[in-house]
Amino acid sequence: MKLSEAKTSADSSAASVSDRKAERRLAMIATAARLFARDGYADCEMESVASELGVAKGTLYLYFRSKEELFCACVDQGMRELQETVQQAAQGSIAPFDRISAAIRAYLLFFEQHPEQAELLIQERAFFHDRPKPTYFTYREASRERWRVVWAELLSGGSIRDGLTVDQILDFIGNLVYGTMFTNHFLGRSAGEQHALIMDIFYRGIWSDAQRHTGE
Amino acid sequence: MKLSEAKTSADSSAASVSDRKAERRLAMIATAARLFARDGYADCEMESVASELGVAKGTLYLYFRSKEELFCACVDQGMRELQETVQQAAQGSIAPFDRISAAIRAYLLFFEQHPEQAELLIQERAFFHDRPKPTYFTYREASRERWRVVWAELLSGGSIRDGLTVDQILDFIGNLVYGTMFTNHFLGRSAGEQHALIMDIFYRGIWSDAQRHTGE
DNA sequence: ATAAAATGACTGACTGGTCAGTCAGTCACC
DNA sequence: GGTGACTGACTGACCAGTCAGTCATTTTAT
Repeated sequence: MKLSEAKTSADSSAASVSDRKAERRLAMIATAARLFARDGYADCEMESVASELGVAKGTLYLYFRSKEELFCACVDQGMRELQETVQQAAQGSIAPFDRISAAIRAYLLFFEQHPEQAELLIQERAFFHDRPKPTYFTYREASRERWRVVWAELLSGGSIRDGLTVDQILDFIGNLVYGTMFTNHFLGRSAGEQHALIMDIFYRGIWSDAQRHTGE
Repeated sequence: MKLSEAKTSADSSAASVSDRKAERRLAMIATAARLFARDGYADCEMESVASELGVAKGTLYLYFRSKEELFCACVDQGMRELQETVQQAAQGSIAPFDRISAAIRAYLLFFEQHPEQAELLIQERAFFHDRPKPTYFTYREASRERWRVVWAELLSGGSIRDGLTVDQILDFIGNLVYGTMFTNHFLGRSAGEQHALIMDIFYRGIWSDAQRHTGE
């Protein structure tokens, strides 16, 4: 849908001016995210984004100060959607292990359905690597607090073996899904079957019972 | 060391012309890798690389066709060194589990000691993402064959529990160390203590014995 | 009801700075 | 005086960001 049409249709509704602006902003972000991911930050011209939207380049600068700001808005929007998706998936279950499993599944599926978001995370680091911390990790740490209580419950309930701390577990699973997500993205793999395997090894390890007794 | 000095010292030895060329090529790659990682591919000017080496820009073009080729040489050289480092670490042990543990430790330490290599992997994807597959994954798949036999041995020896295939295990551990490496890199974490934890959860899982019996 | 004026969203040709890559020229050494 | 490694000023392409101008819509005046 062209922005110009969006404007016309919005006119007929009772949407306020600021609503319409926010709506257009989102449309710009969605298109820009796709093109940034497809062409890369450097090769994606503002002119292209504008023409894809059916507006002139100057219009983009009425909504975003600079190319960089537009890009950051794309990353931020993507991470917010990821967070929401994962949180909603987790809320579908009560049992802690089910919540965890659902969240990880939702995480992997999100990037499978929005591969451009994986690409944007790479682009961000590549072009703005003077920043203290990638946006992804800011969001990861924010959600950490929420998950800490879930794991603490499992730990105190005796479901987790001795010698492991909540932070160690959070680091492990965080790194695992992060690596899995990127590998899936680069090699075009699907997250579906993988998910069960990941949880299986994460919960039970790879050792046989015989090896467990020799190993410790 | 300036290239010009390298040349003089090489002259006094019995090094052939092609040896000297290869040596200078490596010096260029080392410097370029550092600057590409520090400034990013786009912001790293050929002029800077040249002046850091104490040569003129034109000289770089006597050794590399283009900026892109120089960059690729950096990535390739880095991956070759990674492979060699990991392989050598693995050769220090005989027992399969020890070899695996040593290899993973060496892998994480390599990127800790050569953070520019992690950065180059990101830059590669960001700037040349039309390529079919990142160099990293080409090397990862090449080394996969070597590790497959190690795991097959463990599997047939009864050390691994039923229901897991070699490929599943290779994927899991590959994704885990990949994610851990990048997280360490971005958050400035050290691989030392982590290594033991990773292997522990990978081998034994997080479940307590009580949970293992309920869960299956 | 009609015209005139004000508004502000949108446009797109243009500018200024950037930098990869070139090549005619230099120079050290044989 | 021949060779070839090295130089660095120069060029041409590129593109983010600008801003004077256009036009549709709303407001005010008559």
